[in-house]
Amino acid sequence: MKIAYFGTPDFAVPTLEALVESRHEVVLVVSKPDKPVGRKKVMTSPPVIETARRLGLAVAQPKGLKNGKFDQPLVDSGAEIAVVVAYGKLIPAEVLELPARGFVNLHPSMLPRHRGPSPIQWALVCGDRSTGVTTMRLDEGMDTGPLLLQERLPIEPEDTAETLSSRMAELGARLVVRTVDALEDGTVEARPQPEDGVNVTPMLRRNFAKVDWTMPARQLVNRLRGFTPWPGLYTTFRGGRLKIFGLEEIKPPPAGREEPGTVVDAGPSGIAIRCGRGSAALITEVQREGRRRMPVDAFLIGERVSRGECVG
RNA sequence: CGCGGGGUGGAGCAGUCCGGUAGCUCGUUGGGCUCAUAACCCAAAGGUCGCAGGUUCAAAUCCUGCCCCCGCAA
Repeated sequence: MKIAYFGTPDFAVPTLEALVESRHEVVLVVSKPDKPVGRKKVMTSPPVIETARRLGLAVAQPKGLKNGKFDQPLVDSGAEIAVVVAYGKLIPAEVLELPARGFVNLHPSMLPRHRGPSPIQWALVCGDRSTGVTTMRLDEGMDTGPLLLQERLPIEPEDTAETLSSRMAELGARLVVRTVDALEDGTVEARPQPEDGVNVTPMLRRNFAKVDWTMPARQLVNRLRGFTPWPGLYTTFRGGRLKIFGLEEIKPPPAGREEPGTVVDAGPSGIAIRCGRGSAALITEVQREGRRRMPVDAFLIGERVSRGECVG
């Protein structure tokens, strides 16, 4: 089939590549406009556009799809079906009607769990043991369309949003190809999403990165995993910001009833901080403002941290 | 020109405002000591103080330009 592909970040690259190698034909790649990025504000194209150019595909980067602005290019492309993977913009209901075989979306969770914009991160934050990828038809709602195919994926203890995301992108790419194949062959039927187990993840915000030491250590560790590489985790230390790159739950926690945020021990293995509900966490890798990221034993050589001091 | 911090022996930092033979902690090497601890004691090695100019009797320190790293903001 002739496919119009909508996608933007790295996550959407493997699916594009897989579709190009499939029996189908990608006739148009649609992505968000270039934007200035980094400290120097260099205008940068989305990864999907870079990939599409490398593969010699036709590309488009409309500012928006509303009010029929993009209808003509989409129709002219001759696409029979559209595939959307992390496009990053809402697709208006009228546009969904344009391709003969509609819009298919890849969502990186086991819908209806973790609808919304950050399902990979939230699976980790929630401490889920497994997650998965889902293909579905798009409707006007937020990730509410009928399901096509799903595949489950275990979450490893060391997984962060970064590692999990790259695995899901690969798994999802294969699922999308299978889905499009099955749609063409008429071997898959869309079924409505179950009403049970629905939840919607909030968009990640910068301020989520600030550690609340009254949370249990386990939860803080999960947040670090889910918030890596962005927005990360930080606490305040001696008036400055201290990013936390390594954090482990201490099991069993040391005895004591210090206020959450109190340093209960500081040594070569890390800085132990009292957390919520009697738990404790060990900070093992840090970075403070203007300085490089470093293991905490190196940090402690220059900064004398002692028991009883408070962070956060 | 978005705002800001930093580049000093292998590591992390101080010293820079108020120029004058380079310092702390850790590590490394050698020796000693203890039943034992991230042990302790003694000794040693190891630095073009990011780069290039300038000012000065004298520059890590003051002035100018450049390179690199990083935090914030987007």
